[in-house]
Amino acid sequence: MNDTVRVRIAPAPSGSIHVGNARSALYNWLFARQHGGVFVLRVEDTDQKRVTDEAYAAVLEDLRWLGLQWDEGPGAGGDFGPYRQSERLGHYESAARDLIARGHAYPCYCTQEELAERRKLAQAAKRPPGYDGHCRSLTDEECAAYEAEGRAPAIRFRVPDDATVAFDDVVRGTVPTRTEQIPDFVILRSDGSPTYMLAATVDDIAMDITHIIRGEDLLPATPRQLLMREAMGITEVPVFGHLPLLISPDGRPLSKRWGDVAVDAYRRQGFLPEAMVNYLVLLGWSYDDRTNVFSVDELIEKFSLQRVGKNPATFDVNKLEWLNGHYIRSKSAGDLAEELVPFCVAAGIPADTDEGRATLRAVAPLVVERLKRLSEAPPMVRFLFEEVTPDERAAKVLEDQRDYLVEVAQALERLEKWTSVAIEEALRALAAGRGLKPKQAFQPIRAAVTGTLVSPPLFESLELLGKKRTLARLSAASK
RNA sequence: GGCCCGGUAGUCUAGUUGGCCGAGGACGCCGCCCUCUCAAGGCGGAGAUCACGGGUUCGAAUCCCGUCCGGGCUACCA
Repeated sequence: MNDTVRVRIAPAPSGSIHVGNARSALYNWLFARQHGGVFVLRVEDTDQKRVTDEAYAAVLEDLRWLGLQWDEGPGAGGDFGPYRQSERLGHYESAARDLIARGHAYPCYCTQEELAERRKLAQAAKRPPGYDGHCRSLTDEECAAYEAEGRAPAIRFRVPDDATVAFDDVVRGTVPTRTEQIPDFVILRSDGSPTYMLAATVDDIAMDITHIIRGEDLLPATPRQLLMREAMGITEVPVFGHLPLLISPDGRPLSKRWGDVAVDAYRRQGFLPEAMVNYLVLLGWSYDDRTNVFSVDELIEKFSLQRVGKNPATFDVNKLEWLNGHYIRSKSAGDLAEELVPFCVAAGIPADTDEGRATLRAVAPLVVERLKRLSEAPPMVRFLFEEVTPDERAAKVLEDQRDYLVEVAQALERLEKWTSVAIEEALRALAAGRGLKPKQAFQPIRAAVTGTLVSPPLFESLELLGKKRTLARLSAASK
């Protein structure tokens, strides 16, 4: 082990990543960047029957979108590859063989049915439900007999009796475990494939991982992996840090029953990666008693595992939305327009043209402070792209406004300069002449021109729409 | 059942060598200001018996014990 920090994120490629895994990835990435270390992406696809190319691509895409570029892994190269476990099967087999040879592992011929049956019995008798050591000391003859029956063995790790495994966790302190608590566990399935326990241990050693930062659900896996390292003769031990779990607003584990758990879903709803990163980092970590907004550079500088809390955090979209609004507002008109293109297209607005982009660039300053999610933009800008039909509330406001709208049209018709300033001047003068309050004067115009009662600022909107289209809509609404 | 972890306002949290905390910040919520709608912005407000019960102490969110609640693991899932 050298002194370069090497961390890894090891997702199972079962589709767009879970926000909890995204947070783990983020913490690892920040830690690596902060220490000038290496961030490794390792794909754990050993047992995934459902793994598909699309699901695999989705994982990579999510990480890229979040800006968590990996230094080693699929597509990035590295000296410790390959980085997909399905391509490393030989390593696990030989590691298992080696453990057997040295007496640290043994074949277990129990079928899953037998195991389940005995587990049920044990639980009924209030005994621990873990593996009972049935095949722990079979003779060669007994093994041969099972083989003759056609049974294929799984390989189990022989957990030492009467010992304590302890490690220092950066977030939880010292965690001791008695080996009685750890039943002999399977490291190689009967079909020859490795379990997570073996694969992760072998790869963390082979890839020279120095810090393992992962979810608290894997806390109990740590003493097992430590035991295996020891059995393999590895004396160096990585630093561990187990992060508190993320839960949903109902207090249950974060799951689809409650809402969106996949990064991809938030992306499609119009959340910016900057907001997602900022929000995720706050779920379980804080810098001080007042700072909430952090740029990525600030996070790289200020993040620390020591300040990660121990209590589970609820994923609450409110704060995510607030941060998203903040980051949207920080965008330039050009950048925001570009971000809005796909959302407009998805809403059926043909913004994916030079002209469309130009229009979006022009309205961007008008909508920028009104958005919490990019997906909220299409309804606000639609009137610039297509003819409008007043919605219910707008239609109501337009009742009995024919004469007024005709006057408005006449006033605007006379304008020589079609600027928001000139428009405002003319409309205010008209309102004053008629003794109308601003709201009374402008809402009917808004309704006629945008088809809705909520829109970007009126005068600027009219300027963008252009004189011709504005007059046409006023005329249409006064018929 | 066993082992381990957690419990500060609706939410994220500050607080960890006990006193500066009759508990600070942020989101959300309510009100006011600004105002052409909606936002943004500014100002102000409500909201926490620091899970509960004991104890130690001149003094506890912070230390000790117990209880309750929630969670993780206990798989040939990861």
